[in-house]
Amino acid sequence: MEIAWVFYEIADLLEFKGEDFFKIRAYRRAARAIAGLEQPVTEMYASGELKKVPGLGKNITGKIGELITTGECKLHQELKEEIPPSLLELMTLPGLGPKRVRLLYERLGVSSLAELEEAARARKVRQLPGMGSKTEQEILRGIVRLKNKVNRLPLGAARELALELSAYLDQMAGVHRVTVTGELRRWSPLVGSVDLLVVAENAEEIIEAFLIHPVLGDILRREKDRVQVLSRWGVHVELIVVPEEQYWFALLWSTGSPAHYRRLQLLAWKRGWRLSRHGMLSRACGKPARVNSEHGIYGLLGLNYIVPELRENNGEVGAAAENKLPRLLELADIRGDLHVHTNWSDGTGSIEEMVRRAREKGYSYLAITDHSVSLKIARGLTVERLLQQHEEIRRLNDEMEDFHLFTGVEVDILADGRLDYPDEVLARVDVVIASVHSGFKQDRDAITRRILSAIENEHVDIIGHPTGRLLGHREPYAVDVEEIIEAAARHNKVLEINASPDRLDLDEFYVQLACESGVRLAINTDAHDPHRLDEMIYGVSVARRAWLEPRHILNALPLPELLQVLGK
DNA sequence: GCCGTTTTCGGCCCGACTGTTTTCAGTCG
Repeated sequence: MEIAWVFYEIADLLEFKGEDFFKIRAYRRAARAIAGLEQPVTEMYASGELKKVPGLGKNITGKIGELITTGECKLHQELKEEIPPSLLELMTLPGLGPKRVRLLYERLGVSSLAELEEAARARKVRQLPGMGSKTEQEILRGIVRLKNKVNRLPLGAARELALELSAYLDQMAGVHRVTVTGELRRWSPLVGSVDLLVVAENAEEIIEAFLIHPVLGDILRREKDRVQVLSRWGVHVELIVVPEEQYWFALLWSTGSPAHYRRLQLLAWKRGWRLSRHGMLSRACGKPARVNSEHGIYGLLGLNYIVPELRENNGEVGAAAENKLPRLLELADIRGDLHVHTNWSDGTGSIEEMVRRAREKGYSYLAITDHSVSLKIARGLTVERLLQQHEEIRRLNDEMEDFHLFTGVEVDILADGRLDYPDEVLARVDVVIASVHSGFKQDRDAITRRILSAIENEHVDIIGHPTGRLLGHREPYAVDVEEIIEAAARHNKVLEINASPDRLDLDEFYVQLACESGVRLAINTDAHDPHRLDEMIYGVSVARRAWLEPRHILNALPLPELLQVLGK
């Protein structure tokens, strides 16, 4: 992961320098290829297999070797010396790319967000060629947005941070058990605090050793058995250290949500207990309750066990008391993936590689849904290429007895609401996903009408990533989701839960609304390489947080029933 | 930078939008 990141940064730095477009793209492709590798990059380098990976040529393989053996790469070092890395942050602001950041740097000496803000407020930006008052305002708005983003990380990134920290804790002497709790255990889509619970006797020593970790910074709060720190990414990290006998109570408390926990405390009180993170004591005699699982605590409170994803005080406590919790969807219920890309368009894996991974996961079907012709940047398929791909898919399908490969397409909903292929082409495709990839700034009416017309097309099966949000990066487009849900219900269309941890789109609120309106949902990874088929778990977590059961999910259906629903 | 049954050079990457212009550069997906 770290190595891929070096190449991403090289690409950004080269872009800033105004280097050749194709060279920059080659570095980005290489970074993506490395991030998507099946095996650790060091192993593949050692075995010489790395050269076979498309996108990794002689030059970049050499640099990977350099990084593995020396931990550094000369080009990367040189670029960082030449260009202040803080400039890269400026390029994340909307409306600012390499050219303009360079201009700001050279003409105004701006190299950080604070300096840029100062220059914009002093109305110096509008004096530069090609920039006016609107650009200046846009920059200021972007800076405000960035400041307001109160340091929450998308679930996927937060999980990586938690894994790194828990591995670090795990190898410490005296640590018996490490558990990731809090928002991560509840699978919140955006995480403000990474919470870790450790069982050990020597709390203060553990905390001392923990604080040395390089991603941790300022201490926000410190107690004997507990510390809260700021991480390098601005997200909070909290560590609690407890003795073995307090573990289950600390786990319950630390997992939250705070509102759910308060409900439990109230219930405990009514039943004669006093519940805290240290334990549960009888109010009558002070005797502590003994449990050996969270189930035990819920049991003592007269409740069915409530999984972390439901602990948001949305009626789960009442349902648990009345034995009415849903039989929640589980990852194992998923039988296939209906939205993936291959190297026919902008994916990196071949159809065969995607199939192999899907079969390894125990799936019984997969739909290949590459981009349509208008999405040039993603090498969208012409009708000819699409039909060629269909032949390839049929050929592969004939070779497999216990697995079904669907033809498919992710067809663009064009700016005027038309679809990117004529109806007679769509009619020949098994799984048609319609998605918006352009005109994000259209007003609510226009963009809603566009999606509605896609829903009304008889050949469309699924609406892909219905709101277009990128967690922490891009707001949803202005679409009226309620109207989309109603239309989907009327026309018997499926809405997607895009499982990519960068998207998680639809979000859990609308998923619940869709479900209650009788709309079926499909959980798809939108994987662009075989590796990312593994991200299904994130989509499943959205469905679980929305109380969904297997029967609500299109790709939890066995193949014969799915074929029936798709009218095949 | 990478790639190759058009193979060691010359392709690979495109159109819309915006704000700034007076004919277009820069950004974005």
